[in-house]
Amino acid sequence: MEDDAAGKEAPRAPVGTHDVLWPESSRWEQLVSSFARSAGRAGYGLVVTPLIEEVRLFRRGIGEASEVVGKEMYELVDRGGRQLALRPEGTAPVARAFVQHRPAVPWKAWYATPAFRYERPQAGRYRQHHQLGVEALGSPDPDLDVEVVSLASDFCKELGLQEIDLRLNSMGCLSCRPGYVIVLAAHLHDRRDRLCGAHRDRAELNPLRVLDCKTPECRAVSLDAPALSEYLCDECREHALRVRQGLEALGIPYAMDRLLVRGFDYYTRTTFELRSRALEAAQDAVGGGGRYDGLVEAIGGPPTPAVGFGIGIERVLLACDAEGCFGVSPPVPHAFVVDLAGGGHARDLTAELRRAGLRSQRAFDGKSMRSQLRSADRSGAIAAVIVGEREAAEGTVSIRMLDGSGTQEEIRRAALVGRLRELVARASGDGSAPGA
RNA sequence: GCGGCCGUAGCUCAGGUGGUUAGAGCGUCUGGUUGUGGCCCAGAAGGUCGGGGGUUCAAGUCCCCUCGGUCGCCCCA
Repeated sequence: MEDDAAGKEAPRAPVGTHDVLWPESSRWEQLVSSFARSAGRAGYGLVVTPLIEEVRLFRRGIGEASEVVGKEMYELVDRGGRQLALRPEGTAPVARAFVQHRPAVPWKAWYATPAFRYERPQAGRYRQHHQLGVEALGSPDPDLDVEVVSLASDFCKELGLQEIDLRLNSMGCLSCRPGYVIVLAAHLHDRRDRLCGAHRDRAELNPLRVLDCKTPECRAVSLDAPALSEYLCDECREHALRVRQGLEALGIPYAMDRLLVRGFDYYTRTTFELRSRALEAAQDAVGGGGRYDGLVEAIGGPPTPAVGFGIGIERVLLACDAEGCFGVSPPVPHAFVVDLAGGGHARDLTAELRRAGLRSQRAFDGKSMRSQLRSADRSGAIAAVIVGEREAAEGTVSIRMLDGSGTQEEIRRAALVGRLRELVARASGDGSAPGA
């Protein structure tokens, strides 16, 4: 559509993107701060990396053959001719930052960031979605895998999610996986006529992907395929065992899933996924991650073992909705100032209350008292602070409780902050005075 | 990239087989109370029925195209 035709239409958020307005946004706020606390307790520090990266970072890191890199990246050329991409995921940029700055290992970082993929949106899948994640670089210790998995699992539990399945698998390493892939490819080749249409021709290209296919045809073939676990080298076998022992020691329930093959090339050894049984939608994975011992080297850094995970904010909130947990009631104002004497009092009093640490609001545009009180009521404020002509003349304010009791008192204006703190503490029932 | 379903007020939706000024609930605003919210009552504002074309005396309603939304496939958080 041309600009002048489209110009009559109001602009809207691009396909697959969404605005998050209050009060839904306050859930986001709390989700992120809750995640920050969890990660912070475990010694992970916030890392903020650019939304744009050189395209080759993702090509080399995630893998040229992956869907995400091949078809779904938002790529752009800037005015200087640089080939850039909006990040399709969170791990590669963190690995890039590690290579660039070489912090002391183990380097443990968490992030909250949007990620972009050009795909058709559907329930739980967007072109811009948001992830919370952690990455721990510099140690091959299986206990680090356990730490990362438990962080993800405990976080879901903290939100109140009950219906989460933790699925676990090992992808082997660069020394043992290729051998398995050959065996798998042979298995699939012999049964290629039984695969689903999409994979019949592509099985040779990336045999592991077939294991992930959910069609009944592919599943049948996959289920009697040789298991990767049977082909692991001694080191990978030992690593997987120690991870399982660690999870059991921490009482974290999990299920081995030998068909769990994640979509990025960089995964080695541990891979895991958190799925919600409560989600009806096709997109039931709320988070996933694993070990990626080869990634840092692949993007030009020193050989560096690492492990991490990402959780999709939108999906985890969908899961919370489905389970009816993690409801958040946004903070209500402590006081709503009603000004019948010109508006200057509302201006001054809201500022004074806010400086004292109290949440205060007011109406604008010189509305009637009825209208201002209605707004006060709808704001959920604990009390209305009323300044009419009389209060203005006498240097007082009237405080009307909005709890339905109709109680109202008139006090000296200088006593307002102190009195409001008392009333708010009483109304909150916890004896704590805000802003004190 | 492909397929199903759906676009009527700010929101959620009614509007048999085409028929005069397109409706409701909620929300918003005003009033019933010369300075008192919620409940109630009265009233108002708000729509080129997504857009374009076609059929017809007549289209929100039927047909085509297009845009958008949504769900699914692929893939992923």
